Amino acid sequence: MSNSFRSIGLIARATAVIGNQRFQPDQLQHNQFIYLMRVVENPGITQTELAAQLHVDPSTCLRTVRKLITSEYVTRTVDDQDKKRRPLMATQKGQAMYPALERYEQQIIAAGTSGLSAGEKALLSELLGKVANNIKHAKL
Amino acid sequence: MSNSFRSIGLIARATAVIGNQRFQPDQLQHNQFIYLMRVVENPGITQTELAAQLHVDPSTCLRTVRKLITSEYVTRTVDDQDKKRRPLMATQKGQAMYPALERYEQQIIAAGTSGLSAGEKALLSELLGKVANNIKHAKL
DNA sequence: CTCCAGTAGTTGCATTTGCAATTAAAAAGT
DNA sequence: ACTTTTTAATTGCAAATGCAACTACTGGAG
Repeated sequence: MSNSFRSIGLIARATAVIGNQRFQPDQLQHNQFIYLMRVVENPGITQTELAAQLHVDPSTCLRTVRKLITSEYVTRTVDDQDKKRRPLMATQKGQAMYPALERYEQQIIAAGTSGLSAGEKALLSELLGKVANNIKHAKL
Repeated sequence: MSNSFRSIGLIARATAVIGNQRFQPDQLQHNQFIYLMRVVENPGITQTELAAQLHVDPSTCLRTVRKLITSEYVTRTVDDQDKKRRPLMATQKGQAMYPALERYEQQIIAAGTSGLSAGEKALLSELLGKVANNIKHAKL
């Protein structure tokens, strides 16, 4: 039990390295692929929502999104009802990238859960979801 | 299932933020507390081993250790058999810090696994250990 | 209508990080 | 014994990150 969060830390760091290497030729570095996936899946998401979803600093999120915009994977739109908001949309290029991102994610999942039964995989997913929720709202 | 690694990423980032805030008054920032824990637990560990254990870049590890040395939590020793190696040891100050680090870890675990049964906690730990091992040795 | 508080987005600055290259020592090969 | 390769540690450089502060907009209160 005492090693769960250590495993989590290691897994996160290791998968980040793998993902960044994988997508570097596509000009997606430093976890940009993670952001792009979220924008494709959540059309119209704002930066504040994205930062909260990923639990990253808003300024980091802004700069990463800015890079995705520069690389033409993402565009900012205007919310006519609220000039403050800048909903993010994936471009055609961004959407075309998504299947490769999805495949990568599946590969990571397959490699990481190799040797686990289907029941264990489902249970792991469920328990991690609970932990994520707990940690997201933790009062310490 | 498809959300396991996303949960892992979020948990890792969120706990890092919490830990860094917690230990900032002790001059332990940017995950330094994680490194210190490992050095206390593994007297004589080398930087290369530490970097591998944590799956961080060797230069990042070196610089973080350097900071722990400056803060007098860690010292470098000499390996008389191999001049290349610089085994790391926790100082008295570092060892005195360890109980607080442990308590923090227990608090995070308690908060994160709140609502899980004892069996689920044990299972989560076991499964995450397997995933960590898989990912650490992944060939993609 | 004006003012204030809250929210979304953004910037400045110092520090950290990761990749690639380098240095030093040990191990392996000839 | 000497040379080459491997391993551990380290450095240089460019880019990313996080905290704190700031700007702009919206909604609510007076």
